[in-house]
Amino acid sequence: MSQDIPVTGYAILGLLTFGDELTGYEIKQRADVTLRFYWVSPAMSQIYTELRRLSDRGLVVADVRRDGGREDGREVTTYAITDAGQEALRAWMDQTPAGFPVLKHPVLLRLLIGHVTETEQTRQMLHDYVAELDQALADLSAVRESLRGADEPGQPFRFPSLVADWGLDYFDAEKRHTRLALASLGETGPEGETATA
Amino acid sequence: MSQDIPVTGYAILGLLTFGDELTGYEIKQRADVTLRFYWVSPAMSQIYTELRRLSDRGLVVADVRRDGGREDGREVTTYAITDAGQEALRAWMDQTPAGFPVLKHPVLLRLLIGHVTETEQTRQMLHDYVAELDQALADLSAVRESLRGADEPGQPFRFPSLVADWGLDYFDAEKRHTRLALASLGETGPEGETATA
DNA sequence: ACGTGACTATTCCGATTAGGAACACTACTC
DNA sequence: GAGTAGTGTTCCTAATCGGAATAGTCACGT
Repeated sequence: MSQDIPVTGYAILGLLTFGDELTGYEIKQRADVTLRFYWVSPAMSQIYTELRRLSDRGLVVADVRRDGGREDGREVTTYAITDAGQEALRAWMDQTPAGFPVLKHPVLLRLLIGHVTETEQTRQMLHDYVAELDQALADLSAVRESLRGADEPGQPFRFPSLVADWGLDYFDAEKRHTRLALASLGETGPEGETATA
Repeated sequence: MSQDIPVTGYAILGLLTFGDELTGYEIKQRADVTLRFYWVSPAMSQIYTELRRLSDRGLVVADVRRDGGREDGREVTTYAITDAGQEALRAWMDQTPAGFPVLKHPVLLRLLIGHVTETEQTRQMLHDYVAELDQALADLSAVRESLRGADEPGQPFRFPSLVADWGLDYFDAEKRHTRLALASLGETGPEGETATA
């Protein structure tokens, strides 16, 4: 009866296990810097929908207060995980299979049908992808660095650090795959460019 | 005005560039063995929805005939890409950015919040994931093998082969990442197991 | 011939999810 | 004290999922 919570609901519950009470808005922000790399950045509407559901089931408590403590401020609602929420999350982890990752990879999709356009166009796409990967690597590296100092066994960011390292490796692997594909396409490089590291 | 076609629509269009006329059902089957690895396996309902849209825009032609050629058989509709469809696909490839991949990775999501359960539970999950990766590798290898003989430059399956090789590398990389995580979790392995290759 | 079950083919429907727009208040700047 | 950047929440529409429902075909044994 409590098993009809979507994965995104558990993801939000999980974000709340790292300590603080958060507003929906703050949850969205945290999701945007962490969850987005290996899950989704849920839409605002979805976060508030989930929070209502979780609240209805007693897995989180909503704390409504007035902004700045003043009587006339607007209402701000923060959410915290409850004991029941901890248990539900644990039960989900222990008793339901994780499931296989789903990848929506537009670069690979386009590479698949590379025969409908010029090879040069495909090469360009792959080069662009490498640039985006570099950006993602930079963003994720920043996250990884911010976890330093609390990433040892027993410390709060041990698991997030493992995940970040995994993600960094993943992006590196993607860069390799992209280079291999470029090589296979007889990469000559855009005009005058020399091979990059 | 023709730019409001979802990516899945172009994916279907792309499947139709490999030659034959296909029924919606056959498209679903092909998607299940190829697209699923790096895009989605669209629901049947979605495939038929897209085919209607593509047909309305003249990007595919529907060919209705009676099963087995007999007058009394059921109606079967096959679809083929049109010249306009080829052009639309090409325009999409050349003029719209591919976009960054989206990964829905339940294993990483759970690893992130590994602190809510026992480490042994997390290890188990990672072992299960390796087993699923092996299965995926086997499936994709079979696809890859089926492309042999037509995977040289200029041949029809050159690009699908590139994509399959990329996918195989990706799954290998995932296995490595999983092993690294296991090692970091102080992997002792399930009772009596020895390290695998 | 007659069921039975597996496969092919299509449609339909309810429930999620995506993705923003809209709204409203706060806080800082010029 | 007007403007604009940021915070916090709600609402709406379209897209998507996922499978049930429907239905004909085929191969099989009886």
